[in-house]
Amino acid sequence: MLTIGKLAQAGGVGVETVRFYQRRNLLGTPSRDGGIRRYDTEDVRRLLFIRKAQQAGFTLEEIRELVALDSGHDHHRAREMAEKRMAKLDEQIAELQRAKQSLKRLAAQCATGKSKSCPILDAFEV
Amino acid sequence: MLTIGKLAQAGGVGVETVRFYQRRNLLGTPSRDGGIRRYDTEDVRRLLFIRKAQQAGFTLEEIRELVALDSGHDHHRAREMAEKRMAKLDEQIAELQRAKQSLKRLAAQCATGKSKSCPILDAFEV
DNA sequence: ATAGGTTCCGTACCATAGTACGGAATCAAG
DNA sequence: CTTGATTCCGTACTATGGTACGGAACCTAT
Repeated sequence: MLTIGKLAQAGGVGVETVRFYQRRNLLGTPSRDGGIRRYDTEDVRRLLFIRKAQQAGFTLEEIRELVALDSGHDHHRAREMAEKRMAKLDEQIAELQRAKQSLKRLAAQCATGKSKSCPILDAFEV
Repeated sequence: MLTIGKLAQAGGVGVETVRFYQRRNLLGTPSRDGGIRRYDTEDVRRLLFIRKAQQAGFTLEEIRELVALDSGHDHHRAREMAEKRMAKLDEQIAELQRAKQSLKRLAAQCATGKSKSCPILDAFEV
């Protein structure tokens, strides 16, 4: 059984962040053992899930829904959300790759340090 | 010569966004022609640059610096910024691709709609 | 010349995802 | 048993990137 400080540490976040997630109903607030609330490995699992889901681009609100779905029946909905997000990720990846090509041009244009003109504003033009 | 409304339209943003960029010194505020400020194609070019640079992941503050560098001598700095951003983009792309793999697992786990257990929280585990 | 649409400007507000603060209670170590 | 760290809780503040509001001035078409 962990204190909030240990839980936060296990999840790689700050204590305030854990509290914040509790307020957003991403994590529950266990009942108190005397004065201090105690957390278990399930809470750590959730916290790690939140971090990973964020990396996948879900908002905290979406993550709240996913967490709720985990203990419910509507896994169809979870699958739907995953597929939507995957499509979005594909878009984002493609966009970042396009952005990178443009930056290559920007870097190339500015490569010769002493060239008088180096139209940075043109770097993103087609 | 364009009014702010036409400029915004040309840049695919709202009028308020143009004003916001002016406040952040991403765009200048031209002197008034009577009561109304007039913009030119250079302003459109800048506005489009801002949008593209955002897609490349630059913050507005970084974009402000890039815009300033465009008319200055320090193109070395612009190149540096571009290279930093490219490296960051590579990281982000890799991360999104990892996220996608995890989502694939999530979707697969939830594929059979009526399975009783479908541990969404496990989807991101190694 | 008057109605309706724009522009101007300051200020206020929004969402997202936290981060900080302050005082009281509680816990752990010497 | 006192000192120092941690927890608890509410509230406030931060950064980023906008979006909205309200009244006055201005511009355009009928």
